[in-house]
Amino acid sequence: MEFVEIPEVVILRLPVYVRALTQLTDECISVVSSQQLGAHLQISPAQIRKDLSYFGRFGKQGRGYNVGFLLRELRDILCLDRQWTACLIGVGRLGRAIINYPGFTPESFKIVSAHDHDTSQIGQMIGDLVIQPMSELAESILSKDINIGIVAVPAIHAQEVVDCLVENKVSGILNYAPIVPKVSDNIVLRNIDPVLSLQSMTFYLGKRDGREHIRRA
Amino acid sequence: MEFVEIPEVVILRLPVYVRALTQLTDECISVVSSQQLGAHLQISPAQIRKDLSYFGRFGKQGRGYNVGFLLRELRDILCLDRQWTACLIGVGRLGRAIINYPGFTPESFKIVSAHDHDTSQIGQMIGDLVIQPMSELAESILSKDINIGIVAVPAIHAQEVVDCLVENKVSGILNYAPIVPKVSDNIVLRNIDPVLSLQSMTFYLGKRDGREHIRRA
DNA sequence: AGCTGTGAAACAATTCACAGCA
DNA sequence: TGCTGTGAATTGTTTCACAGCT
Repeated sequence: MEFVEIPEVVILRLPVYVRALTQLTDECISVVSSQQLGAHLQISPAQIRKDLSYFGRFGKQGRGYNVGFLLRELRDILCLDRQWTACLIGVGRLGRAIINYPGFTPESFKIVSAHDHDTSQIGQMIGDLVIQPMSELAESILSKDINIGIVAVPAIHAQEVVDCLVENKVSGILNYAPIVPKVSDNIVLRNIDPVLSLQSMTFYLGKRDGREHIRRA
Repeated sequence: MEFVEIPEVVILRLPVYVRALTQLTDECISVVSSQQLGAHLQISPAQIRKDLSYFGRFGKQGRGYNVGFLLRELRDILCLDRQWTACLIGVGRLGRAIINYPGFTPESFKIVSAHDHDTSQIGQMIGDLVIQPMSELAESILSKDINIGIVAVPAIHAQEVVDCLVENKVSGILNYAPIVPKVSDNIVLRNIDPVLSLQSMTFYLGKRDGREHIRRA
């Protein structure tokens, strides 16, 4: 009897399961096997069963998993049953797209405060938020009990904004700036970087004959 | 003497190295050790050396790596010295933000065609592109020699758009829709999904006392 | 019969540690 | 001395295969 850390790769897959199960719920499918779920997500059934087994025994032998029950359990594990609050830093084009993105709110995340360094934008509305100066960030985080900072400023300012968020005690940061910011290890950091995705893609696109992906050892 | 496939994780790290080396170039630093580079990126020096060793011997013992040389080599490996062309499908708020994002063009990617299903938008300009109907997608891909499709349509339409791109022979797809699309395995797919990032983040945020991350085995 | 849950086996990635070169 | 490049060791992840439940 010993303690086992849950691998981060497993945690990264749970939201994918949540999404698939939500879709199955919408389709009024109430039971699913690891086989079926795996076929849907292109993940092996064994991996799904192993992933879930880190958290408990959610299935029934011979039947599979009850979709609604498993969905509730996973949402609970991921703490998706509460509303998480976020502040957005940077209201340029990217920031405006983020704030208007309709996908966050139904998924437990709400942007409740928007800030920018640029004083000429202060006071403007975007969506139902007033753009506030950086000097009010600390106050916003405190008074609105903000958990997550979303960084949408140019690369040059990203590290200082991240530092500022950390000082003001957000717990997680979603960073859209094209840098890998340094954060203390009690902060959960996620980076969104389409350019990195494209630049790794082209390795495979450029070498279509299938021989350059191997090397002589 | 045998052949070794290069692991995908290695390929995913190369663009990160490219970015760091580009920054060092801007700072007029001409030599860097795996130690220094690793400290900058929070990656172990051994991993950097191992990654690079899949492709050749770029360093000098006792000195380190020549920044300019290594950068050129990596850009060459990733095929970043050509201009890649992309078409954008979906010109809603997200699509507009993507098309106006200034980070793609300097990094070898150019959006040269924008399409939407919504006929009321056809003919409008965004940036320097005219919004075209889906019916002209095939023609655009062919005439503009488009390599990459960028999907920014609602989840419900994403799979059909992806299928359409695949039929018209793009080689890579950058998908912003919140689904895991099915593609044939000769297509390189990258997904951008901030909601999944946030939903895995909250696992760690919700369980701050540090004991729930372990289970009894 | 059909499917889960899970140790054990297989495979993959990372780190170690050191020979060898500048 | 300082650093690379790389086999070997270690650590992490996925798959296998089957006991056991429904």
